[in-house]
Amino acid sequence: MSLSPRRRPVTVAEVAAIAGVSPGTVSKAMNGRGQLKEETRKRVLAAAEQLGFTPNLMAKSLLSGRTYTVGILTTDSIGRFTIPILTGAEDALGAGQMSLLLCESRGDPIREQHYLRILLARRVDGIIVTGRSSDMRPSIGRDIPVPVVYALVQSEDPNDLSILHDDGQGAFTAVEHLLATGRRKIAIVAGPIRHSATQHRVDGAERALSTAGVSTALGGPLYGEWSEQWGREAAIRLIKSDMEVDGVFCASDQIARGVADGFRENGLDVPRQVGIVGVDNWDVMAAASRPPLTTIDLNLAEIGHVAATRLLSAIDGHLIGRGVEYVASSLVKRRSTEID
Amino acid sequence: MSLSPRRRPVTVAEVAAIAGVSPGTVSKAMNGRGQLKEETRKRVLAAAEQLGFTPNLMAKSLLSGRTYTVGILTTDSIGRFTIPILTGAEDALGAGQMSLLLCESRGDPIREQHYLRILLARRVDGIIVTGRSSDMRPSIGRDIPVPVVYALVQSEDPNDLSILHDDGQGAFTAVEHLLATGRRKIAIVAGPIRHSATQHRVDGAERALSTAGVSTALGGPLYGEWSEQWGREAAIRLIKSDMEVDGVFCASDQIARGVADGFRENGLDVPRQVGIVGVDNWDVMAAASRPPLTTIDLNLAEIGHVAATRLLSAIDGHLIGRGVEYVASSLVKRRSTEID
DNA sequence: CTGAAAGCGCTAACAC
DNA sequence: GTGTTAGCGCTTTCAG
Repeated sequence: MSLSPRRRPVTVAEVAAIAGVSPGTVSKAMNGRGQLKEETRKRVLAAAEQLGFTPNLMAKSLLSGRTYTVGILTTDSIGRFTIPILTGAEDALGAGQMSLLLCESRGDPIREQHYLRILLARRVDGIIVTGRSSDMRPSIGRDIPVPVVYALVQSEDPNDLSILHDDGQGAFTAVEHLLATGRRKIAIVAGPIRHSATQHRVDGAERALSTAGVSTALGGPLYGEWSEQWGREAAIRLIKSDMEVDGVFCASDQIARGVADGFRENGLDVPRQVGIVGVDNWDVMAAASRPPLTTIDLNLAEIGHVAATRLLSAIDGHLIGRGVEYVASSLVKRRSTEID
Repeated sequence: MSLSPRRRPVTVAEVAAIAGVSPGTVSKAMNGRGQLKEETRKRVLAAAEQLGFTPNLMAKSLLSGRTYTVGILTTDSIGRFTIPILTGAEDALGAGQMSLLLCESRGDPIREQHYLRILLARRVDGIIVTGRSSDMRPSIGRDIPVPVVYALVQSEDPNDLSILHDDGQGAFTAVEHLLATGRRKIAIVAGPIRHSATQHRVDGAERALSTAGVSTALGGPLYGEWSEQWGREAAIRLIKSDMEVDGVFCASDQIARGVADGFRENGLDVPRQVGIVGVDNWDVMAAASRPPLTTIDLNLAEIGHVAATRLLSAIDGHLIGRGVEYVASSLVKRRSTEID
């Protein structure tokens, strides 16, 4: 606990003294290298145990040139999107005994540069750059001395490797599902038109519609914001249009929840009269919605996992790809599209 | 970027060679120590710049015995509650040039023990233990060789220092506000009875009521779950009770949002007929609710900040407290209690 | 099978 | 002012 006097950590030399051997022998015993008499090994391990010896990884690193540490540089504050990435990465790296050094630059390029220097000074074996938006971001540099992988954010430099979710495929899958449940008058309620995520989702949705030979209800997507408020407004516009829409693809779960509320509060039955699909599989939205939302899961943890795996591969000296590698999104079915 | 051959990092020796001086001189020039001719210093710095020299922090640490690294041991997966803690801690530590080593044990004691060993092997200067629940948790041990502070979780060992939000005070403040806006028939809609957070919040709320000389509507709290669903159910029970409740303290924003929905959908006007206060100030709930929720902010970032500050102090050799240090929660006013 | 010595990259103390 | 030396804790030859 915090009040005991800080002890100087135990060293190999001390263990060696107790065990009556040399430091080199202690090293061999601890790491199972070399040829040691079983009895000696036992004696060393006992001494180590007794003293509570924990080998100093700094010293090891100095020798080996590897720190078994990966830097996480997150541009935006750590939020709902970056957590699963972290978890996925931790998962992939933890197996390889790597530790995570976390740096949050808050979108400030100066801070980011500062953190980058620190990570390099700490001799991390590699770096994962992540953040909230899937919009492009500048590369952290082309002559970083260690491998770098971008996760959830895309580097502007095509020589970098970025692991992203596939917005187009996700939206396509969502609309495919609406079609499969028999809907034909399908509307698209999107986010802000300037976001690239919006565009990719709209494209994917329209591709699915045209593949099925139907056209977008109302002649095109409704653009708005990433909010429930906008979803409710959109629902009312859909009702007022008298188009008898029977399916809605929403570009986020927040929008979808708003649409569901808007419909229900105006007497439309979801899913009987209208089916709704969202995007994100954000539990507090999707599961708490009335009815619970069918939605697209971006598989963020998988993105983190893939990013970390690619990074490990690069650290091990293998060539890794460049450009964008997509992780498929998947459909999660809940009541908002159920047919009986 | 990831495809360039990994270069061996530049060392002081190489800089020294280029600058035509000795390694010791390079060290002095880089750290501004000792007496150096201005011209020499310039020359060294230029050489360092030219080679892209970044001093190896491992080597420095080996010498100084300090790593300028703090371990974060989070018991539960990193979530909504732990993020602000991290941010707050990063904030306090970043100023002191400390880096964060993140370990997520997922509540698995074996994993936690494993991570603890790794952190100690990496010779972190201190450890912050955090997690999701404010329920007690076992101490990570009484003879850890570095300072430890618990944030948001409480150690069972009273010798440890735990930084917690003050549930009682928060609830007290919430009910005080309901009273201040003229409500007198105030109900309490709580979470699961077995959670200590529930108990503290109920206690605080009832203390505020009895201080004002009024009694809890319905004779006591309604216990349920941390969900909107439960909030809606509770609202209906309140309406059916015919008690004409005019204020509700909800133990979470999710519950509060459910209560608000339940009232609105049954023709009760919030805040005109009933005022509602939640707890958490969780934006997606509090701001998206209809009406937006007045709520108690637990000031989680502040908790992280305080924890990190105490840890730094301990690392610097100062004595720090033991037991529990509370961080006050604060009232955030929104429409759900507004009076005109 | 085990010990002695050198060295990873850096800095602090002491020479010159 | 600047160079030299020793050593942080560990591993790895290479002798013995």
